[in-house]
Formats: sequence, C-alpha cells, structure tokens
Amino acid sequence: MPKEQSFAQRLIAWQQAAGRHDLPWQGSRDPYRVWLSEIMLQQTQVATVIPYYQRFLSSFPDVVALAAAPIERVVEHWAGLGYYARARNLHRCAQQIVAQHGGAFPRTAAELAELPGIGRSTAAAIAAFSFGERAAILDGNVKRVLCRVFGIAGFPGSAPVERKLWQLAESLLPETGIEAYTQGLMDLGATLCTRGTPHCPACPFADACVARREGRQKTLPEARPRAPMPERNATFVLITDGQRLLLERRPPSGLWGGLLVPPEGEPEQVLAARGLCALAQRKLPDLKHAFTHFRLTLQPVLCRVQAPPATGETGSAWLPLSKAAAAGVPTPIARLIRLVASAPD
DNA sequence: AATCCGTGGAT
DNA sequence: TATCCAAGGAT
Repeated sequence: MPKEQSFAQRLIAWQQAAGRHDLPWQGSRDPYRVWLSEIMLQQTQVATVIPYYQRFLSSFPDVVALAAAPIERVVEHWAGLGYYARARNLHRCAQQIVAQHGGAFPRTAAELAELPGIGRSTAAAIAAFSFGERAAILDGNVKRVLCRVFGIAGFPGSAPVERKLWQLAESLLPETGIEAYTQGLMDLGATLCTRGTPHCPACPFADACVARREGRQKTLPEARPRAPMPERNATFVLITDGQRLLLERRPPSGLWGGLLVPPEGEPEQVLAARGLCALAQRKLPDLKHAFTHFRLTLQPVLCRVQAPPATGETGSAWLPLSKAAAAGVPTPIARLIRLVASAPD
C-alpha cells in the first residue's frame, strides 16, 4: 500500500463519500437493532433481509419483548430466511441478556462473543457499530477485499489462510473512525469489489490492488475445493381432512430444526402410526430443492382422511390449508402447501 | 478441523 | 441449467 494514506484512511474517506448510509438498521447505535441485523445478515444478502428485519422489529421491538416471546413465534418470523439455528440462538441470546445482564447488551466484543449465535466477527461488528470498539470483522466481503488487495493465495475458508486474514484484518484497524471503517469494508465488498466483475476503476485501492495489477480478479479469492453434491429423496405425506393439514414440529436441531413440516415417510406407516385411515390418496409432482450440501427431491403424497378427534398435542397441529403455508414452514414445504391449497382433491 | 446448516440472487 | 456464495457459527 503506497503510504501517502493508510488503507484505513482511504477506506473511511471512500465510505463517507460513496458507501451505504440508508439501510434500515443504520442511523441507530441501539445494540438490539445492530445485533438483530448482524444475525439476519449472516450468509444472507441485504435485499433478502430487509423485509424480515422490519417485520421482526415491529413484532419484537426490544430484547425484553423478544426474550418473553415463545420460540414458536420467533421461528414463525424467521421461516423462509434459512439457517434456523440462528433463530433459536437469537432467542436464547435474548433470554440470557435479560436473565444475566439485566436486559443490557454487554459492551465489549469479548463478552458479546460468549453469547449464543455471536461469533468473533459478529461480536466485532456489534461492538464497533454500537459502542465504537476498535475490533476487526472478517466476513465474506472482507475476505474477498483483503485477498484481492493484498494478493492472498489459498482458499480463504481454510484454517491457515483464515488465520492470516484475521491477523491482517487486525493490523489494518484505524485508531479512530471504526464505524465508517467497518461499514466501508462491508460496502466495498458488497458494491464494488464483487465476486464476478468488480468495478475496479471506482475503487479507492485501484492503484495498489495486487489482483488488479496482475489481472487476477477472477481467481482471487481462490475458490472452495469442489465436493460432489449428494442427492437425496424424501416422501412427505400431506394429510388433510379436506379443510386442514397436519403439520408436525421438527426436533430443535438438524435440518429445518423447530419448523413445522408434514410427516415424512411411507404413507401407510405414517398414517398407521397416527391412527389414521386414508379415504383417498394420490401422488403429487416431485419438487426439487437445493441445499448447501445436497439436493433434495421431495416426493409428496396427498392423503384424504376423516376429520380426527381434537387432541391437545404439542408439536403437532391441524392448520387450515389457507394458513398453513405462512405458519412457520420451510420454503419448499410452503410451495407444496400452496399447490395443494390451490388445487384441492 | 471438517462438516452441517437454507434460501435466493447473480452469472 | 448449473454453479457459486452472501454482514458465519456451532459442533
């Protein structure tokens, strides 16, 4: 880096002139809002988060309200956003803050990082934006920017490269202006130093960037080593009495943890295990869904049964077909439910 | 330390 | 259509 101006000073100047200043969670140092936005933004793009953030905030305006809410209601607000462990950790975190910290967020990154769902990078972001602490973040944007500007080789997700990147990130921190600096790293990665075709002419590091000088923007950062994507199949039994659909809550950990889903398995066994008898049954079209590590083909079977006697079972619910898709179900299940609701029998 | 965990946008 | 991966953390 040429030394007329440090990395941090250039970045801060660029952020103030060309960065983002009007996102819904900006303009407030309220740690609750900062925290909520940071958790939602983990592995999730800004445009996807915005409507979730606004709905969530209006239902749970502060950490006390969130802590007091039932987990089922929290999961409902999260449904569709993915990585549902974030919702469970968010709720646990709120309860810990109320029970162990008197309802006030810890004010240091080190303390924040001990809370559920808050790792090193998220803790640093919350501490920087809410309390002005001089702490380094290292998210996907920062990794991409640093790998390009400084010409860091190797897959940034590997342990040795990640160690190097953390060290570099710490060494670049400014003495003052941590808020604009941290926001600048995120903004640069999200708006200029993008994955496919970075807008190098507008970049404050255009003259110094190793990747640009060597024409390596396409190969830095290095890609994750390939792993073949496994394929899985699963039969889901959509059991209806004509008006309502049977949904059951998944165990708290694992795929779709804590969400409502139709029973999975062979229709005969599924019905028998629940003391139900099919009046009619037909296969619905397969539905394909891609996860991070595998592809799933959902093979739905629609079963018509007689209206069952009401039971007060928790973890199991008969919901009106018209409302089930919005009741806290994962996205492909919501698609199935909408299909059935629009074309019954 | 490698693996698991969702979804949608971009290319 | 296929692939990558985004304001990562927990195990």
